[in-house]
Order: sequence, then structure tokens, then C-alpha cells
Amino acid sequence: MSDEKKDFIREIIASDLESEKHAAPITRFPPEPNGYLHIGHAKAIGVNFGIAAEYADLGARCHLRFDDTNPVKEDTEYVNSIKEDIAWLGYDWKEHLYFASDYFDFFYDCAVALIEKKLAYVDTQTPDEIRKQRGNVNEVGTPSPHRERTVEENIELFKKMREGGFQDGGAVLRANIDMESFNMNMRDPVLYRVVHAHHHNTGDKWCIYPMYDFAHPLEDAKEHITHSLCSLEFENHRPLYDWVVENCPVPSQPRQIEFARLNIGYTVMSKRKFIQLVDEGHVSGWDDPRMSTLSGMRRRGYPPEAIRSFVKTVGLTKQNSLTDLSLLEFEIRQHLNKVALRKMAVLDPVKVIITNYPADGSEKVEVPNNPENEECGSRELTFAREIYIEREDFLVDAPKKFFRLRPEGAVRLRGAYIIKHVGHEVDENNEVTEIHCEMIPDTIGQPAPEGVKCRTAIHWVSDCDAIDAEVRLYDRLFTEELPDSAEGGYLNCLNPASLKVIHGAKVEPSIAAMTQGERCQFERLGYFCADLKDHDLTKPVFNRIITLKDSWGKKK
RNA sequence: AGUCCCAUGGUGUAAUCGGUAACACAGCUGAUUUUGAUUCAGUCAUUCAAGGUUCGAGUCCUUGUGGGACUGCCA
Repeated sequence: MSDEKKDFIREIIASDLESEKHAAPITRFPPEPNGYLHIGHAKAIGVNFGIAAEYADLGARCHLRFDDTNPVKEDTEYVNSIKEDIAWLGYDWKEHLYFASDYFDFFYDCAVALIEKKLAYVDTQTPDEIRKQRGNVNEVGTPSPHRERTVEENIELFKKMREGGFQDGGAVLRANIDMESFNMNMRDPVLYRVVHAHHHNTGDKWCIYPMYDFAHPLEDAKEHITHSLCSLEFENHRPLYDWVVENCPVPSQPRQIEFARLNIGYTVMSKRKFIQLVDEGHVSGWDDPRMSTLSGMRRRGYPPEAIRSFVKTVGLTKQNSLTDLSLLEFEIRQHLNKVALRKMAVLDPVKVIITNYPADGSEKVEVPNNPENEECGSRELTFAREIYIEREDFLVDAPKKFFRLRPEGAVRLRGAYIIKHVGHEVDENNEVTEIHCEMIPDTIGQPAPEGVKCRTAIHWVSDCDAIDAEVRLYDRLFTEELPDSAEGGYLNCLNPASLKVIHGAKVEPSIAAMTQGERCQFERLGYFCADLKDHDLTKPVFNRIITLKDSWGKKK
């Protein structure tokens, strides 16, 4: 275990180890396979797998357990995507892959044990009647008329439930706890319900399914989970969790600890909303690069390392918070700055003709692949008479502090010559169509000669070997920091500019070697990722992962 | 309205037994720079409120205030 500051959960674990309550922590990540994982899950994954990794030398481990107790919502498609996302993040559950549905017999036996202890009974009232009797936060509940059934009766009825003797909603097994409890979860909660549905794992073997509150503590106990970490919303469920552990024949006593879930601005974080965004066509799919799903972030090009360090920096507390996106963005940029190879791409090209350079001439110039890391080597670029630069890098009416190309001004082409503006052409809309420049000889690798003002270097590509590419620029999906609080709901504040597709981008030839998912920096523009699905050598497609920081853009 | 949980710079967090409130991000200023990036230096800014205990309170107590969870046969 490292010397780093421990959060409250790691403190508890350390103290449980100290007191020898446990020899090693055993944690679990227990998703329901009913949707794709999102950045919020990454926090839970990082916490649970992270803790296990920190105590690996003691034999700690983290289970991946699919909490599949509701057949109507779950599907194998999701178990596969969840596994893929966890592996992508860099975590390994090793042989500890479990399904709650593999424990159905165990749950059933525990239910029977509760019945025998008079701690559970079958209620054959309608859902509506049961709801009314539960009362509300101000009023105590009233006991079910079926609460006093005999053990024999209950055993009989429970068996009938299992054997298909009831329609959906016809009967439930309830815990016999306290209808007057301040905690609604303790007012004789439902333990089992009848659902005649096909289960992705158990098929049609069962027509009764355990509720989360009953199943979860039993799953944890069965797997000898020591610390069952979940989000704050389950705080009020903990007494029931403990009740189940205490009253059922279980092999271990897990402890539930709650922590605050991750909230991030300008995005939504619920399966229901993701589904709506996909179904209504606001995004292209679960893996749309604007989505905060892990599959979306992967496709966008976010490095898993950055997500992991992000999760680490947001910490672990019981405080509800709204984390600023800039914390994640910092981690992404920091990681990519170190590893991404630099390339040149012009997104909005305007042609520059070097009038004093021979039309049939060309030469190789050498540029570093990553100035941050010499070991990344360098590559050759071809300089020729006709090149492209970014339209916004030439301003006819440039402000004083504009460092790039202006009429009669000079600017360096990154890795190549300093060029000097001698003229340009415009179309009927006064849009620049072509720029004429002269190169200043002997300025490659050399400082600007006396009398030439040149404050920066701009990126460029040669017309002769540039590759056309599609580039997709992404912005936040919503215009409000809290989309859910927006007037008219989150769909009402969708950002119309969240996706901008550029078709005529010109990119240096070295991208021909890039494969799907590979990341690079397009100098001065940002970090980009060859699209995981659409990119190929005949039709390159890049996603902008994130822009570079831009203190000039802000001042403008 | 009841029960439970939470409250530290703009954001996320830290602060050992009650003993100098700190770190990262963001912002701002400057230096360096063949990426207006990076890097470097500096800077702004913090204990929800009121009482109490104490030599001393972010930390303990009381009362407020603000936020969150709970009234599924979802998880």
C-alpha cells in the first residue's frame, strides 16, 4: 500500500486490516447488464479494482459480477460491452467473473430460511394495495392482512410462486420487518416477485426473481466480499442490507459503504437518457464520440490512462459534487502531450504559392515527431512550391498582436522556411483564394535574418503529397452545465454545434501509417484519433479528441 | 413534513490526538518557445451561520441555514 493520503474508505479498510478483521480486502464491481458503462462507472471501477490492486500482495481481489436479477431489462450484448470497457480501462478481474443469476438457488434457499424463521411471508395483494399500505415519509404503514400467515402456508405459496402458479404481480415474498419504520426500505420490503420472462443466463428456468435489496447482500456474502462499495443513494438501504446478512445463512459478513457518485457538467449520466439520445437520433449511437459512455470516450480517443488519473484526482468522499470537465481535460492533454506524435494537418486550407521557388523543385525537411521526447525521432516532410496553410493563419486586417501571416509580413513554416507575403487574390466575396509568398533562403533551422519579424511558426502541408481527410470536430453535447435542470429538459439544451464535419482537410502523408484508434497531435490544432470504425487508408477519418490550450483564442 | 447523509478557494480534494488551512485544476501576470502548445516563475482566492467548550476549533457540542437520498413488484 502506498503512502498516499487515504480516503475515508481506504482508512476503513486499513483499520480492518490492522485489527485483523480481514486478511485482505475483497471488492466487487457489480453492474447490471442493461446498458453501456459511462464515465461515472469508471469511478466505481477505479475505486474497486484500484483498492484490490493496492493490496494485491495480501491476496486482495476485485470481482466483476453482473447483477442480473431482472430478466426484462438485461441482455448478453451488455455483458460483453461492459467487459470490453473494463478491460479497455486496464483492469483485470482474472478468474473472478460472476453472475448473480448463478446464485438463484442460493437466494431461494435463503428465502425459505427466512420464511421458516417467520421473517418473510407471501403477500397476494395487488401491487397497488401494497403500495397504499406502505404509507409515506409522514405516515406509518399498515401491516398486510397476509402478514400472519403460517410458515406452512408461506412455504406452500412461495413454492407455488416458483412453480408458476401466479401471474406477474400476483404474489410477492416480503420481509417481515417493521411497517412503522422511519426508513421506507424496512417497511416489509419485497424480496421476490413473479416475472414470467426469459433470462439471458438462466433461460426459462425461473419465473420468480429476487429484488436487489435481497440479492445484493447475499451475492456479496457468498463471494466473501469484505467491503461492498456503492453510491450514496443506497445509504437508506444499508439497514436492510445488514438485516439480510444477519438473518440469512451466509458464509461471510460483508459491509456496505457508500460514496458519492461522479457528476460532470455539460453532460448527462443515465442509461435512460443515453437511450433516448440514441433512439431519437441526436447522436449516432452508444459510442458516439460526444457521449460520456466509455465506448463513446474510447471512440473519441480519450486515453484510458487519462480517465484513470482523472478518477484518482476526483477522490472519494460522501459529498455530492459537480466536477468540472477541465479536470478530465487536463489529464487527457497531459497524457497525450507526452506520448502523441506530432503531425501537420490543415483543416481549412488556403493555397500558398512560393513564387520564388521552382515549380518542379522540392526538398525534404526534417521535423521532430515529438519535441517533448527526443526518442520519438523525426520524419521528413516535402517542401514544394505549392503548399496549404490554415485560412485563419492569414489575416488581411490583422490586429497588432497577430503573430501569423499578414500582408507584407513574414511567418515561419514549421520546420521549414520563413516566408514573406507578396500578394494574394480574393474572390467576389472578398474571401482569400490564394496567397503569394516568397521564401527567404537559408532560414531552415536558422533564426530569422536581420530585419525580418517572425514571432511564430505555423503548420502547413504540401500540395504535392497531402492526403485528403475527413476530420470530425466535437464540442460538448449540451449548452447547459446541468442539462437536467434546463428549461424544457435536457433535450432542450442540445448543442447544435456539438459536431462539425470537415471534408477537405489536407494532412501530411505520414498518416498513411496510422491505424484505427491511433492518436496523434495535429500541431497547433489539438489531439486527434483515427476513427475506430470509419478510418482507413483510402478514406482517412480523424476525430478531434481535444484542442490544445489556446490563450490567443481567449483574448480575441 | 419525518428519518438519514453531506457542508473547506471558482472546481475537485487534503489537513495525524484539537495546534501555521495545503495540493491539483481553472483564472490572471511574466519569462522561455520554430506549436499563441509545452516548460518555468509568480499571483488571485478558502473553513455555511450563530452560539458554546478550550490557552487554542476546519476538526468537539448546540441550534440554525443550505444541498442530497428515501414513498418501484428497478438496480
